[in-house]
Amino acid sequence: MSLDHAILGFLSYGPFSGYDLKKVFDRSVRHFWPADQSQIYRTLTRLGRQRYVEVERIAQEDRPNRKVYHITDEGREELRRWVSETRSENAARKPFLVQSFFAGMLNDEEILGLFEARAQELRDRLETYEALAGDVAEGKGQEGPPREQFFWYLTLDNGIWNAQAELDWLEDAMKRIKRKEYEQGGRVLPAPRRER
Amino acid sequence: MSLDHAILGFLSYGPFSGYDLKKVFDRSVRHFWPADQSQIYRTLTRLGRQRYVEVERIAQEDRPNRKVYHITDEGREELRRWVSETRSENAARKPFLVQSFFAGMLNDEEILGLFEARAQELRDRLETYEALAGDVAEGKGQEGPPREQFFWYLTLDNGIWNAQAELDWLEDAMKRIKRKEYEQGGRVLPAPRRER
DNA sequence: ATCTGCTATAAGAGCAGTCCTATATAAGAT
DNA sequence: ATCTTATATAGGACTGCTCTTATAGCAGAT
Repeated sequence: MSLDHAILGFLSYGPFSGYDLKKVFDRSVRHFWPADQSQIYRTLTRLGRQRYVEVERIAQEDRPNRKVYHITDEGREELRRWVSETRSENAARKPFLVQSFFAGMLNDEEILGLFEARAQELRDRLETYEALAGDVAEGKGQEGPPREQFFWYLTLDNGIWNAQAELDWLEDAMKRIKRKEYEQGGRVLPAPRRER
Repeated sequence: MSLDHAILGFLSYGPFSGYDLKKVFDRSVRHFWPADQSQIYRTLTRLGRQRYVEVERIAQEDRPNRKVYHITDEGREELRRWVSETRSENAARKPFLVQSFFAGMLNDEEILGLFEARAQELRDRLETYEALAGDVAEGKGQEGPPREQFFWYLTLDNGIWNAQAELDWLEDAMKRIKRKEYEQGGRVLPAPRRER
């Protein structure tokens, strides 16, 4: 389970409370692993039962008391095992493609509306990602050892490449619909490769 | 729910049994919506309760009896409503990116091993997709009206573009790891656009 | 003769994730 | 004064999906 190991991963950097973890998730891995608050707490409890984490109770006077979680040696072992293990991914579910698959029943304007809305979402997402990337280039938000940082930003990079590919596909599709290529039926061409 | 509407989508082409639907799913939308056999049967039962489908019982002598499902007018309406509706997608969960995010704890050979294994999976997938695309180019597997076909193959096209982007990212990442760029920390560059 | 594979349906158990709600305190805004 | 936001934890109900198992008959292979 990725959530368990993502939590262990963050705890390997230092102790966190459930509340802290939620914030850390939202600032770092949200675009490929969103985490529900109540699920984080439940998972922490389970990780405790599995002896992968230990709880430190911290009394506070001005705010509610905190439960700060520390990773154990077993936790570190389990994390390393999981991270180093090759696993094949099962197909990601994409409702938009289900919609596209059956889009033939709609008229061209309806389809172009759907596609354009999705393209706009992707352009916005790309802008957000590239703003984050810009911060990196300017040396902002630089905490942690360079090696760790490199891999953190590699995942951001992945988000950018994927969003760009999806956007390119959408724009290509819209162009083909406007040309009424559907009159000739299916036609698939290999995607052009690109390198940096 | 996409499964419900994917089933309604196929039933809008003609009547199918649960068994048939499972095969149709595996041959067409599997790469963006895998469907479990028992879930298909359950969903058909629910769609029946919702009056979106009707059951026709067909007795067979050589094989077990079949229950063939037909879409109703309400079902068609609901399908059209769902397909034409804009919805924003929540982030896709990608365990491989969680792994990549915490990959800094591994050594370079381990990481390159993980990345290469994933790259090989993607190359295999691309080969499968492009074989399907080749069949289309040669006029094989051409059933259904050209407009419907166009959108079916558009989703295959999406699979190709996305797999290619993921592969390009992986190969770029492996190159950067071999150059030991992680010594300088994070660095993110915009993905090059491409058009056909 | 037995085994595997195909056709055909469906329930049971369980898990990951979502949404909603509850509890409690304090700072700051309207 | 009241509302909102932030800090902090956690249970209940539900949904979608997966995995396993059960039933049942027939075809073809070993």
